[in-house]
Amino acid sequence: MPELPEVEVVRRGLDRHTTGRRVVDVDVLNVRAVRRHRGGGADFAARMRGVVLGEPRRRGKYLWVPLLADTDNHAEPGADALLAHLGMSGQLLVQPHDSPVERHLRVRMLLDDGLDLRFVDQRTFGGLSISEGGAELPAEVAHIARDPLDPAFDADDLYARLRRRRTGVKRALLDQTLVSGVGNIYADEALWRARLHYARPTDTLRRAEVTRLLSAVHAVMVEALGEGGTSFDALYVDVNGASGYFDRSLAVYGQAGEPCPRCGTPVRRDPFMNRSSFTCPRCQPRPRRGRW
DNA sequence: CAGGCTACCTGCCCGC
DNA sequence: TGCGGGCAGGTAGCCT
Repeated sequence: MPELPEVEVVRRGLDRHTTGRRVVDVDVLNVRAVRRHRGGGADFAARMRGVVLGEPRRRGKYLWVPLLADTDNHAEPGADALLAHLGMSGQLLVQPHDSPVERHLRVRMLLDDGLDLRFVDQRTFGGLSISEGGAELPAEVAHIARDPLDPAFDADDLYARLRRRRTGVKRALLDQTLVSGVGNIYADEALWRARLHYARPTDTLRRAEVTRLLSAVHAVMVEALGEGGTSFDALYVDVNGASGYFDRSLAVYGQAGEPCPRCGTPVRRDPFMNRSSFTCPRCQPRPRRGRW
C-alpha cells in the first residue's frame, strides 16, 4: 500500500473534506476491517455516530482523526481518535452517499453534508479502530518511530541505532520502529539514489552514508508527494479516487531489465523478504559480506 | 532479546 | 477454459 507519501495525500484530502463534519450514520459491512477495535463492529458504529471529525494527523503510514464532542473544533484533552491504517490496499474515499458502492467497501460513514467517508480495502490488511484517548498520539502508534518528514526526526539517533543493529540496510529501512513511513518502493528508490546495496550491513555504515541515505529518503518522498504519490493501478488513490503520477519517476522499483537512469545498466530484481528488491548492479554493487 | 519468517486476504497474470 | 503458482504498496506475532 500506500507508503508515507500516499498516506499523506489521503491525510490532506481528509483535512480538506472531512474536518469539522459530523458523522451522522455508520455502517460496518465487514467486521474484519475493524478487527483492531476492542468491542467489535457494533461498538465501533455506535461510538462513531454523532462525533465531529477533527484535523487528521499522521505518523509514518498511520493516520488518525481526533474525535470532537461538538463543532467548536475543540479537541478536549484525552479525546479519542479514529485510527486508520491502509495496509496493502486500503483507501479512504469521500463520495456522494448515493454513488455506486465499491466492490470492496468495508465501512461507510455518512457525514452531515450528505457525503460518505468510505473505507474500501480489497485485501483487508488495513483497518479502522477507535483509539481511546488517542487524539494526540494513539497508543497503537507509540511504538513507531518518527518519520523523515517529521521536524523532530532525530538523524543522530537513527545513526546510533543502525550501528548497533546486525542486519541489512533495507531491512532496517523497512523496520517502522527505526524510521517510519518507508515501504518497499521508497526503500528501493532511496537506496538507489544513495548508491547503497540493500544487503549492506548497518553496522558498517558511515555517518556520511546515513546522511546521504536520509537525504535520499526525504527527497524521494517529497517528490512523490508533489506528484500525488505512486499509483500502479486503481488501488492507490486519493480521497477523490484520483491516481498519483510518481510511478513515471521511479528509477528502479518495478523496472527490472530497464536501463538505470544514471548509467544505463539493466536494473535487476532479486527476491527479498518474500518480495522483491530492485537495484542497479553497477551503481549499487553487492557488499562482500552482505546481510539480508 | 533481536532478528527474521509466516500468516493474514483478494486479485491478477502467467504458464501448462 | 481451468488450475496452480507466484506476486502485489504492510505488519503483527511467533519462532529461533
